[in-house]
Amino acid sequence: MAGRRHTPVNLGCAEPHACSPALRRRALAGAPMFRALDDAALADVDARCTAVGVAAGEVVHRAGDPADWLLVVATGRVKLTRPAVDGTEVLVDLARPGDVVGMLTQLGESAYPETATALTTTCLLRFGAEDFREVLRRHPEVALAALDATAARLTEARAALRAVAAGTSEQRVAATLVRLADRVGVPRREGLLLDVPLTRADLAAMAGTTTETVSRVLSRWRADGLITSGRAWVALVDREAIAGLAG
Amino acid sequence: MAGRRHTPVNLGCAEPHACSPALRRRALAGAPMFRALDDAALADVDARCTAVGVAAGEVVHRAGDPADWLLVVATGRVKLTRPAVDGTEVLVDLARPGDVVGMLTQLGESAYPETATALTTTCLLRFGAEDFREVLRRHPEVALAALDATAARLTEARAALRAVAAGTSEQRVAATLVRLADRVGVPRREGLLLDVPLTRADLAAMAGTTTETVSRVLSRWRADGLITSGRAWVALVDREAIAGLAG
DNA sequence: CGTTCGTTTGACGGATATCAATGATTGTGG
DNA sequence: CCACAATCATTGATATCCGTCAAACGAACG
Repeated sequence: MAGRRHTPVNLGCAEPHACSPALRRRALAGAPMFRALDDAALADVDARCTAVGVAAGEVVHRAGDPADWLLVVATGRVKLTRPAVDGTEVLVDLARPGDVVGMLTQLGESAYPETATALTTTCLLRFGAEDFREVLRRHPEVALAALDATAARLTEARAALRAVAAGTSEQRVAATLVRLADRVGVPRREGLLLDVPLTRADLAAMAGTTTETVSRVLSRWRADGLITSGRAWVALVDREAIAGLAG
Repeated sequence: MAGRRHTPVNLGCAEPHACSPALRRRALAGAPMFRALDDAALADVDARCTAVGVAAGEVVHRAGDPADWLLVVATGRVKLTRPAVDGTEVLVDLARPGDVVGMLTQLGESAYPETATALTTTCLLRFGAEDFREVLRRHPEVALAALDATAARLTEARAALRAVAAGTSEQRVAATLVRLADRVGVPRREGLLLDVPLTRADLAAMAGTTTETVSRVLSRWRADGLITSGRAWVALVDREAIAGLAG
């Protein structure tokens, strides 16, 4: 339909590499959690983490693995999934730069509850369990910011819960797209682009429906001019209309 | 069926009343968030909150109300719901003693995202926005514990998300009951009792289905001896079987 | 004892999951 | 640069789960 050759979604550079020290500092300074820190404190935090580069599609850790590390996304996108009954994976959250991946609870004792997979070329800052606790202890502002961030994601998760639990499949897909747009949407020629390479199957897993149903709904909306879409990307042309369909 | 006259669920005392000072202190000391505090610190926290009694069925606050207060459940059960498209309310979480209700994020600036309703006679400890921030600042251990608690609830919310997004309605109901049992289940003669007065409509709202479907599923399981149930209560006789149905 | 609220059961139709096949896009190896 | 394979998307046909409407029943409460 759109004779576009490449996905408009930003996939990052071709090959993964460890983030440069400069990028690390920029990522730290930019993360909401560490925003309140001055240069000296940032250096202290910086010294306690290591940077890890991950290629698109690569698994960071699997549900059930011992939760040895806490990760902060520096660049890229990471999806968090949980294995469902039939072996399929349900997408329960999406992490952007600044977001925390991995456990904050009883770090080091238990297992990761979710599988984390890089959707794009991604750089992660990795903290050991005790190192991160030490950061929280030495820099109470970070603990407050982390609490705010976690509470915000809890609120988002509940919003997702509401969206998935109610209405027709069309309404659920609509709600899912709007939530994604609010989180990772960037304005582009083709509309409000969801800057994440999500397949129809991923969207279906988020909306609690099937690949085919998602495809049908998107086809209808595309025909009506509400969206544009392609292989592993969607852009909202008329966000308000979609939001209206969601409720 | 069960010739029982009263619900086995603990509904609390008949009429609401402000918690006694002794109860307040016990509630504070028992809450995971404040467990690390010594007596002096507890007294400091105690001085910053007021106790509020709420009757069963009464609304604590509605979604959209200005989020002026943060509440900690001392005794009782509170359900958090979000209004859905058609006016129905979707149950997104259940708060037990020690749990936080209300916003931790940008406290005082924005509106409550959920409606909080007491399911039983409930006592809440109410903090003003700035008072609670001050507690977090003066007692960093509380901030760490609050972070842990919030992260744990985030994990639970994601588990709920996975459960609601996948499988048949029977599987979703099964998963919902098991999650509830893990959270508020108490062993009784009639089985592992869900110690919360939830109607079929509440369960349906959690499982993403309808009252009638929940009723049908429960009837079948009751006939098979997997559960016992009555007006606004359910007990799992064979938890493992139900868990097996969920996956 | 009547009213209200919650639950149960039935019948029915439509939304949607499932099965199946084709078409489009991307990346790979010749 | 082209052809191939692999992955993803689309579309159709069909069966069925389950949401909707409707009615009756039981429990709790004043």
